[in-house]
Amino acid sequence: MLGQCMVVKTRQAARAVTRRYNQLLRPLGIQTTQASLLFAIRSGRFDSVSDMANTLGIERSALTRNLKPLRDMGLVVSDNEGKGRAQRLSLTPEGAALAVTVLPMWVDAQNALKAELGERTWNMVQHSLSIMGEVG
Amino acid sequence: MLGQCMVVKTRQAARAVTRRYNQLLRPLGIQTTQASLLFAIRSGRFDSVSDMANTLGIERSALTRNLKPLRDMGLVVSDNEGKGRAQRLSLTPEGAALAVTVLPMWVDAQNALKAELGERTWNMVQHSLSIMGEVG
DNA sequence: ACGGAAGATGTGCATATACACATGATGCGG
DNA sequence: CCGCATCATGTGTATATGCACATCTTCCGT
Repeated sequence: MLGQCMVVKTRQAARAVTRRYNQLLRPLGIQTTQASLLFAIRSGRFDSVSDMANTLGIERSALTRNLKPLRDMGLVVSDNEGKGRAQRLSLTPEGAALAVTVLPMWVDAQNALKAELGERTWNMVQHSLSIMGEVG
Repeated sequence: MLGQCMVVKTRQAARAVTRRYNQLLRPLGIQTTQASLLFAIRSGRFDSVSDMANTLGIERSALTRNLKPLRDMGLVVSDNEGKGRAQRLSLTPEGAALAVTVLPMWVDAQNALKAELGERTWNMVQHSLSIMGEVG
């Protein structure tokens, strides 16, 4: 019965995949979740943390706290130039440099997994995850 | 690029599904993750926390800590009757009763989601998640 | 100009997850 | 009997997540 529970299965999958990727990125001293935030900021240039949170499907206050380690490491900064209390997020030169360093390893990880699963399965899984990311 | 990252997507899916189910279970004062542990203990009668952790794909020490709230609530107990330091886990009468109460709501949640997705999609997603749960 | 709605944050509290390191219990080979 | 490998746990530290509540900024309607 548990074997069919979507919560159990999605969380189990998230743990497994996260562990796998984190192991690969370990030499770089950064976690996958953190790396994904770097890339998100690099690509998106969000106008506010809330904006970024909505886009990524992360609870706002969780994202605020997730950004703290990156700020402490000097990889991410924000300014209050926008409206109200909005924070415009951007990478520091160090953050941008780290993103560039991480990128190839990340691509390798993705390719390794894709090769392991096969193109068809990969696409099916991607599609499935897209659907489940929207059920909220 | 982030839109294809398996880590980002699996975590996003896990967050979305967890939020959805937690909302439904909220009136019962228990979280989905906790409920799943109750059911696991009820079904499995594991010989040790490690055994249970391996079965569920949860890191052992994480599971130890996840069990603490359940112990504090008086839903789960363990004895040291087994070998070594092994803990045999079991539900208290209160834990068993809560499991029985939660069960129909959980079934409803699953059915609602299945109806929303459709049988074909549901099966595809289940299959995909099974695959991703094994990539560790 | 005032007051309240809207949007953006921060923070307290609780759970969930993982890795590294230390400790306790068992049993076997010498 | 001793030492060591093995298995099961506990704990320290850090991140990740979510909800509820409080605060700050802007702007709009009267």
